[in-house]
Amino acid sequence: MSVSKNYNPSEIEDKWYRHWEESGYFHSTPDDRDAYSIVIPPPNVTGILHMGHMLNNTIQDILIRKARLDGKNACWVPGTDHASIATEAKVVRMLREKGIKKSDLTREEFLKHAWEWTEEYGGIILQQLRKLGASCDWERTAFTMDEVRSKSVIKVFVDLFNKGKLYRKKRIVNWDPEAKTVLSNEEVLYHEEQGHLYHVRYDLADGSGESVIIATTRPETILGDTAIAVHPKDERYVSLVGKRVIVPLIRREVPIIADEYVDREFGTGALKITPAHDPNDFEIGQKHALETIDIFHEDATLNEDAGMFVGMDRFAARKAVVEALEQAGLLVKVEEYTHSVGRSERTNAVVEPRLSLQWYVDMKSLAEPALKSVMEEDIRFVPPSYRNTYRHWMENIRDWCISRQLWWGHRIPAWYLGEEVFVAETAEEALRQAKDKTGNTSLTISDLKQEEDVLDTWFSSWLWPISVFDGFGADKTDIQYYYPTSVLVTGWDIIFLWVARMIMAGYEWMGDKPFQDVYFTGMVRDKKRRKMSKSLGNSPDALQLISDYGADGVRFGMLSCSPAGGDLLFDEKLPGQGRNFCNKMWNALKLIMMWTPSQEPVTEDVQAVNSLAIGWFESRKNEVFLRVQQQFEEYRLSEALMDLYSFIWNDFCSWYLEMIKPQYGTNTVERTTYETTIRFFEELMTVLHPFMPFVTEEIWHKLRPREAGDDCMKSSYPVIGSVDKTSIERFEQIKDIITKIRDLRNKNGIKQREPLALIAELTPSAEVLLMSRGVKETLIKRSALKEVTLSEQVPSHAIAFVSGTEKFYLISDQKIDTEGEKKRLEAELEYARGFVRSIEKKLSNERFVQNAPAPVVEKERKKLADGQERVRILTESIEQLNG
RNA sequence: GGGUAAUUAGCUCAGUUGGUUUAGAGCGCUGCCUUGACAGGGCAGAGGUCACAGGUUCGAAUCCUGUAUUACCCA
Repeated sequence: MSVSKNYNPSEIEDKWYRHWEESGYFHSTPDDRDAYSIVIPPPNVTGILHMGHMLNNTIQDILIRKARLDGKNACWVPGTDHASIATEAKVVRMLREKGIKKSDLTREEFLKHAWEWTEEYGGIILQQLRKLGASCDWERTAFTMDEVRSKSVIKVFVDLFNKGKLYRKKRIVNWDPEAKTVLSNEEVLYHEEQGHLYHVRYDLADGSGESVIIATTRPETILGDTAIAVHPKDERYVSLVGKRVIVPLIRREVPIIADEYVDREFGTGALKITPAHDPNDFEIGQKHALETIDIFHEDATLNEDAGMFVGMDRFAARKAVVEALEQAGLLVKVEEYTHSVGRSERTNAVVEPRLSLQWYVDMKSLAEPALKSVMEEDIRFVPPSYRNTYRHWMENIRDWCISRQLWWGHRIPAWYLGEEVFVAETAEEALRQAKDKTGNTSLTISDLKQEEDVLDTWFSSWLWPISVFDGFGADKTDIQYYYPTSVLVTGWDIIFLWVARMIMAGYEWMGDKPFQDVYFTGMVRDKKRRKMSKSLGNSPDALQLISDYGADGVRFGMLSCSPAGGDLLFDEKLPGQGRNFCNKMWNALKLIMMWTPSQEPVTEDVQAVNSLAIGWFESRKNEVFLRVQQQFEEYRLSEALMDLYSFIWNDFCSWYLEMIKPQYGTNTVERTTYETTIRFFEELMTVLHPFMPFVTEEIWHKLRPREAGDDCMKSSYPVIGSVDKTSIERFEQIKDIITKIRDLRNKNGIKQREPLALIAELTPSAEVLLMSRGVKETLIKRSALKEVTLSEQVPSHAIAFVSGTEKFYLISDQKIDTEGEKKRLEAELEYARGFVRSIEKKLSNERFVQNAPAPVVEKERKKLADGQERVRILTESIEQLNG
């Protein structure tokens, strides 16, 4: 078998993905194993893969692959979201480019275009997820507007209506004048923007010549003013309350009212009231029975009720009004002013508060069990700090406006007959209700008028964990097996939009939580901490990254520094590190593949080193695997990956393989050692597989001949054996000695390969160490030593050093830099003395000795003894150096 | 205005019910190493009074209070 010089992901990744998919490894059907299920946060159907998706889906894939290796029946359901407003906005834009206006199309014609568009671009993102290695059960791919999901939505709407949890009401809503639809609070993004604060004079109607000056950022809404409000305790204005002023330009007479809501500090302390165009003004208007004058069309151009500038856009009207005020001499002053402006998440249009009739869900009763389950940790949030955020929102929950004035979405199943509304799954059923209600049996469907509005996208998403398993259908096999799902992986930014609502839906219709755990991912940002965005151009092309660094490299990069809930500062160095890691493992594979296992007996020296290496590595491996296991339980995935990275790179490649590597010029390795090494490598590949599925599968197959179906992806997670602490500690000391010898060679200008002799001061503990099987031989092999001996004699012409509490001498023919050595030893001595002092201080404190637990005191005593021993050795060495 | 979290090495972050020899990792940095699996590499090294001020404790990066700064969420 020939092996390329470097690891080459592009050839390998497609091959294995195809193999896995064709072998049906991704598909799951209920059986007698434990289920482990995840539902994907459905990306927008017309979306393309970006960095956030890669992070999010890598994490899901890691969890699902790990569950598979653990022997669970793992099922990851993929799908897409119809993304009502986002998709409709895209389709409108696309049609406009073709010269077609939405307003010229019928609902049916528009939907035909939208479906065509969806079929053309829909699902691209699902193909891109395959490139990342996502092991989704593609046979279960769902879409929020396919038949099963649509039926679920309709059923739920009808059910809510029948339970009395739906209502229609006229309120001030967030209006997107570009998409011409209502938006939920969560779909409005607020940013500080530079604007102006206009001070405008309102003259009193009594002709007294008195006036009130108000400050406003939106002078165009003056045309809809129906009052002026001041604080009841504001002495400046108290005498004016009850009088009337003349609204500028349109010269309408309106009252001056008093209300505690008014902030005396803001502007002039007097507030103009426009009930139709501000939520607070609306409240005040209700309270004081003010007239409500809506001055805008649905696209935010002025209507006839404005009285002037009719047909003009609101921003043009603002200019026109300001000019007119100035000419009329009513504009007192204009200030620069920074204030918070809400824009539509999808169209970026400035949101207009608007009075309109919409459908709402009464959330109070839904929220109750959903809040409880999270607070009682029946659903576990990772990280847990999001529980507080969640609680705050749930305790102050507001009713959910679910109607949207769009066409792309689930049309609300409500039919009107005059003032009566009938909610039913079908028009026929609505008709039957209408007949019952009216007693008029001659009614036909054409007498009923179906609601024009569609439902908020999230009204289908909140059912996702239920609807993907057809939980509202007749066949309950899947839902009973896979529900509740094991974990939800999603960004914290949609905790209210989506997570909270799924929990509510879960309890309402399944009587149970939708998922056991919620893992919140952070945002992917650039290294300057800016959000990745198209407009900033700081977001790398996801697919380009995969082709540059390999999917494994990118996955490593996404995971290596992204704790749950924490932001990931993306830098191209990260996938580069992942790619290098693949290459490192690839080269380890190459090394092993050069070897031939040998039956011939090997020398005792070689055997001793091998045996030490295997014993240590076995224990160390168990230690690391155990920790990785715990890290999975706590969702500390970055840490698990980094531990494996360092274990494979340092322990396996730098120490283990270097120890058992045959001497230069030979390539035979004792058979048992060879086979054990293959087994070690195999286990490493299985444990690393969830993180880096492709490279591990490739190496798995190169390690030994495999029968069909013997794939890394389908292998079993290794059984974790016992950890021999002594073996690990002893090896740590060996490493310390070897490292110190290398350092001393560096410092004294002695070549790393020049053979030297090592003498250890004869003490009982040194004897135990050096007489242990393989220790001497390992030191000789890894430090290029001639020999290692124990002696009571202090050699002349030697470099002394301490490891633990043992004293060593390195014998060199070369001249020793005495001054340099002295400095080094003195620095070390000073450190050791400082150390001893700090422990002495602790132990001389009687209260410590009395109060601290015995093992802690014992440990301190040992530390002190060791430290004192080191001080002794170092002092002695310096004296020897002084001759 | 209300809330939540954060502040540890040049950068990004770990640090698990307070005790792991005087705090760890990755990247970056410095020096040495190149026909031997790997320069996408090897070996070694430097670098931190854990934001600040108090307190609790035998003992604090870890717990408490306050201050400062930052980020995010809600209004």
